[in-house]
Amino acid sequence: MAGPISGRSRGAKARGVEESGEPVESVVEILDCAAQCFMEMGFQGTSIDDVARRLDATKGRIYYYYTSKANLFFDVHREGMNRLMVAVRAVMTPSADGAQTLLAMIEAHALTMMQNIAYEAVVVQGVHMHRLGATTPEQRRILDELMAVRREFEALFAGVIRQGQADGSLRAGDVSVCVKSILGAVNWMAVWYRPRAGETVEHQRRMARDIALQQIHGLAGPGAHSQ
Amino acid sequence: MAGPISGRSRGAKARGVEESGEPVESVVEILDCAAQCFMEMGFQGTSIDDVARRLDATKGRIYYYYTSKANLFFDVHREGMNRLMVAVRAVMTPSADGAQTLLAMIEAHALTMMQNIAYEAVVVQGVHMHRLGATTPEQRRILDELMAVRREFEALFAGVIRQGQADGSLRAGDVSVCVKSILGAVNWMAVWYRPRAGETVEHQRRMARDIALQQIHGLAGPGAHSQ
DNA sequence: GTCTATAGGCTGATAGAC
DNA sequence: GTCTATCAGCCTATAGAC
Repeated sequence: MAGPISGRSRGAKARGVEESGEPVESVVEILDCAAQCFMEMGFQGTSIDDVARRLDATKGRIYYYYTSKANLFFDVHREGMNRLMVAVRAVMTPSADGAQTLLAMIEAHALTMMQNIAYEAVVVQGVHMHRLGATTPEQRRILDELMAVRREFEALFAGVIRQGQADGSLRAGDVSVCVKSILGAVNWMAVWYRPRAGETVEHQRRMARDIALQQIHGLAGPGAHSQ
Repeated sequence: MAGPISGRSRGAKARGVEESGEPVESVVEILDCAAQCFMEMGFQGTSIDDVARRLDATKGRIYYYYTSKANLFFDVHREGMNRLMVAVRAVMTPSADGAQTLLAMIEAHALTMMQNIAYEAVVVQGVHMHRLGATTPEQRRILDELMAVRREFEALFAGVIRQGQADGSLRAGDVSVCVKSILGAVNWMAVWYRPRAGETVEHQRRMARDIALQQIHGLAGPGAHSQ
């Protein structure tokens, strides 16, 4: 489930990861606190001391597992991206037509955003930062790797849209712009969505479905009689 | 066209603004360079020296017109927001039905994004930063003022959607989520859109129309035969 | 108006005790 | 493993020359 840790490079293996590949609890705690901080204050607005304070610790702890703030950010990003990938891939059923599959994918994307808002807010920030050149060559390498996964993710949507255009369930148009608009509508949740106290999973599912339906059928869709 | 300058508070009137209310050229230059820097590196990632370097000047020039980096950011934000407001209000014709008006508004919004990408990228960042508490009380006041304009902007869309639901041209649903999805799709352009060399206005108009049509009619809209 | 010089604060990262 | 102490660099903002 968890990917590699991009922290330490010295030593035989990256610290903070067991033989099984599962990260140790300390690392999960750090990632959770970092995700929260990055969501609330942004990458540049968050200091390592901020993350440490939320951990009830000092930065010594964090620097034992991560060589830099950037690598910590990248690990949160990677985890958020993985969760999105898993959720969206799980609902891709080859038997359905393009429109049906796309609806399910958008729904899964939106639901994952809501249930992992801190991690996904970091993913959205990371996509933003992509243009902002990462400083060191090492960081550039990691960011490139993350962006490759991002492109893979977007390609899933593009592929299904092309399939839908071929089977006639989706209308023709510039696939690239279609994908960006849909993902934009969902990614924007990172800005406005925060779970309300006592919010149920049913409520989240309903909202995810509403968002997906709107993207597939439009605001003037079935049920309206537009001129 | 230009709003007040949120920079200096000392002196009889804000510097950098003529009696007519038009900002002087120096201020426009500063705003343009600042908008570019903020777009490329973010608010926190941009130093005043960065803006000065782009101006071919030193920061003394900037601090003559603005008391702080935050106030500079706010002025760029205000200008971007004004341009959006003007463009969207201009296409709101009471005679049309809700769906038609909404289509025109989204189109105008998207086109304004493309033609003012640096300023609008700052607006998008500002909405993002809204949660991030501004530090000083003075900055909090300005940010609150900008967010009030933002809410007014979103209310324009919400009002037209309600109108469309009443006249039957738009289907029922949670208006708030509808608005956020639509604006998210368009705002996301701040992340991915950059003008290509030799891009014509016709090309921009076509793209704006495509985006608007997709939001109104959906991807499985007229022309597709979804199950 | 614009520049140079600099004060003062914050932060990323490291060294070394425990 | 985690902490304390600290350094070095950067950045905002100001003071004062021109």
